[in-house]
Amino acid sequence: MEKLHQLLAQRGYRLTTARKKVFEVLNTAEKPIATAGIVALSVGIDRVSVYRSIKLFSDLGIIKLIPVGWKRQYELTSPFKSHHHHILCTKCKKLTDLHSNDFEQFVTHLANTRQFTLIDHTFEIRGICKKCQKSHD
Amino acid sequence: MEKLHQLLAQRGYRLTTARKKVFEVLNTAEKPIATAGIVALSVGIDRVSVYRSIKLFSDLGIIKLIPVGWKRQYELTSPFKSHHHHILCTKCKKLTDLHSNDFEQFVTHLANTRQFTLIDHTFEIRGICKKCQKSHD
DNA sequence: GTCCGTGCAAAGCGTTTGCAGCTTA
DNA sequence: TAAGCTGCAAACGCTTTGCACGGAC
Repeated sequence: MEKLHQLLAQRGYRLTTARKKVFEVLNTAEKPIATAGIVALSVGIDRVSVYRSIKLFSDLGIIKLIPVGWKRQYELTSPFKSHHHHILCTKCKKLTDLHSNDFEQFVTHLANTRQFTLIDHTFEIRGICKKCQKSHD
Repeated sequence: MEKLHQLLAQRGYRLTTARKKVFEVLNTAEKPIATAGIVALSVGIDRVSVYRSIKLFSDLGIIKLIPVGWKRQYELTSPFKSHHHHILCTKCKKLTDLHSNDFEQFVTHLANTRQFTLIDHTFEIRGICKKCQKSHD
C-alpha cells in the first residue's frame, strides 16, 4: 500500500479512498479478476470511480490486462506481483499460474530473430487439468 | 467457399448471402480484423446478421478470437488459415505473422509437464519493429 | 485553501433479442 | 413447402462523460 502511494505521488496523483479500495481488491484477489468482479468487491465505491481507478492503474502500469478466453481480466504487475502466465482448465475453469524462465527466454529469442525490440507479451494456455481428465463427465 | 458450404451443411446450417459475405470479408482480410471492421466491410448486410454470423463461425471453430491489445479481433482458423501468432509493433501498429514450430512444441511441452491436455493457446508479442527503431520520433 | 477526485445522473456504444417476412434446401 | 435466416426496431448491459460537492495535500 505504501508502494502504491509512492507510485501515485511521484506522478502527481493522490491516494484516495476509492483507489485504496480498488487496489486492495486487486491485491486480495489471488487470480486475475474481471471488471465486474472488481466493481462487486469494491463495496462502498461507485462503479464509476472503480472504472476510473482501473483505467489509471492500467495507464500507470500497476495492473495488466489479461485476455482470458473472451473476457478481460486484470492483475497486479511487477512491483506487486511477478511476471507469469496462466493455464486455464476449460472443464473446471480453474486458472493455474505458469512460471517458466525458459518460456520467457524463448520469447526474447523470437523477438530478437525478427529484429523486434521486445516490450511485452501475452500468453495463455487452455486445456484439461489432470483431475478433470480422470472424471468421466 | 465450397469448404465453408460443407462445414455448414454437415452441421445442418445453410449457406446464405449474409454468411457468404461475412466469410468473404474474413477471407479477404489478410490480418485479424475487429468486429467493427467486419461490420463495416460487410456492405449490404445488417449489423445483426454480421454479429450472428460471427457467433456461428466462432461456435463452429471456423474463426478464432485473437485478443490484440485490449481489442477483440477475429481470424479464420485451420481449415482456411494455418495456425500462427502475431507480433504487434506498438509504434506503427503493424501486425506481423509469427510462425514457429519450436514455439508450438514448447507450448506442448509446457502443458505436458503440468499434466494438462492441451486444447488451445493464445500468444502475442508487442515490441518495436526494425524500421521504427531507426526512426527518431 | 486549492485542486483533484468522487458520486450521481444521464448519455453512449456495441451487442443481443423478438418477431414478421423472405430464402434456402 | 417448411424450417431456417434476415432485417428492422427496440431492449440491454457495460463503460464513459458532465457537473457540483467533498476530500487530499
